[in-house]
Amino acid sequence: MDKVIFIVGPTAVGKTDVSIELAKALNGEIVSADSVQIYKKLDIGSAKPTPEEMDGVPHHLLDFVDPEISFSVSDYTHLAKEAIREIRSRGKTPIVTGGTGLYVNALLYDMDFGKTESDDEYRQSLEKIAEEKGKEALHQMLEAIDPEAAGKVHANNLRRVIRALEVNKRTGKPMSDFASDPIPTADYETIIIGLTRSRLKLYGRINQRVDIMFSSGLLEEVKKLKNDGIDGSYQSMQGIGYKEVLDYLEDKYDFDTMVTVLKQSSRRYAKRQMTWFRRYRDMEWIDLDKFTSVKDITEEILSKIKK
RNA sequence: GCCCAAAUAGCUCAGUCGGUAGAGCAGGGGACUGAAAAUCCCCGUGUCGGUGGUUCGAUUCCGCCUUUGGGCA
Repeated sequence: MDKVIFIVGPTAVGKTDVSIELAKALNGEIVSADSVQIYKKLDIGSAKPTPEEMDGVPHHLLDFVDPEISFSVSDYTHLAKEAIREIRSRGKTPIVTGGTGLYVNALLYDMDFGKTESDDEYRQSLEKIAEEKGKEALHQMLEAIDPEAAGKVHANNLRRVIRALEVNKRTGKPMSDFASDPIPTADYETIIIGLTRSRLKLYGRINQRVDIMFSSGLLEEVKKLKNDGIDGSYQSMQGIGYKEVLDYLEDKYDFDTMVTVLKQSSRRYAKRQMTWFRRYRDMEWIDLDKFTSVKDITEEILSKIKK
């Protein structure tokens, strides 16, 4: 198989099992596309596959960043493309698996991130302006220098407005110069498999998985991170499961409420992921509700790949 | 068995001095280029419990029935 295979889908749909089984069948290696599983020590809450689950299949871009480090799509793109190149050079098949849409996009398309690193100081100064003069004021600043970007971003979306201003400051060019229509990458051919299930089934799996996370020690995992000084101000702690447990540890609500909120956050995340993936034109969707075993699903994927 | 109250969106409830109804939550849809598990935008028709009556017209008033809650035996 000389194409790069993508296995995408919402959280808890069953990507891990399927991708590992597929990797075995194709003599492939997995490239994770998950913005939280990149972090070390965030194991249970991120639903990172265990060594037993990996069953000897090599995984890349997983469990390699310290929790106090900020990590960006750009970082991811460079490392993941390098991993793909390296896997292919050994004659193996890269299987990109994950639910982080932007990361998947970065490997599917040649995206120009403009070589503009984040500028925390500038971001903070802009946040201050927004606080004092309102979000509209910031949006108007953007309108003045990059009307096209301003037209695309809602004034309430502070984060995006700030980023657009930041790009402009660092490069002297408007954001809209970089954010052109994405073109499929020239580095390799791709085949995209989307895993899905009925909402009811998916939500049932999500709720169940959260319960399992707690019985597996999620509370202890977060407590340990907190004791190591990793609090809510870190990017890694913004992951679903981490921020909620952190709030609970700070007595923002009781345990049961926290679990309810956490399940809900996960469900909403899954919904957003579906929105993202639905827009891929040449996606082969597979409804996992129709299969009873991972073996059958793998067979189905193999038959689609051969076509 | 008798008395009282309630019955309206998936849930909790508001409301209509009679002209077929609206909040919160849940849920749904969408956007997405260096924080993306982030950030942001949009979306409320439902036999107003059933059935008769009064009325031009009933979810609204009246009777009966059903269910639920409370009280008295």
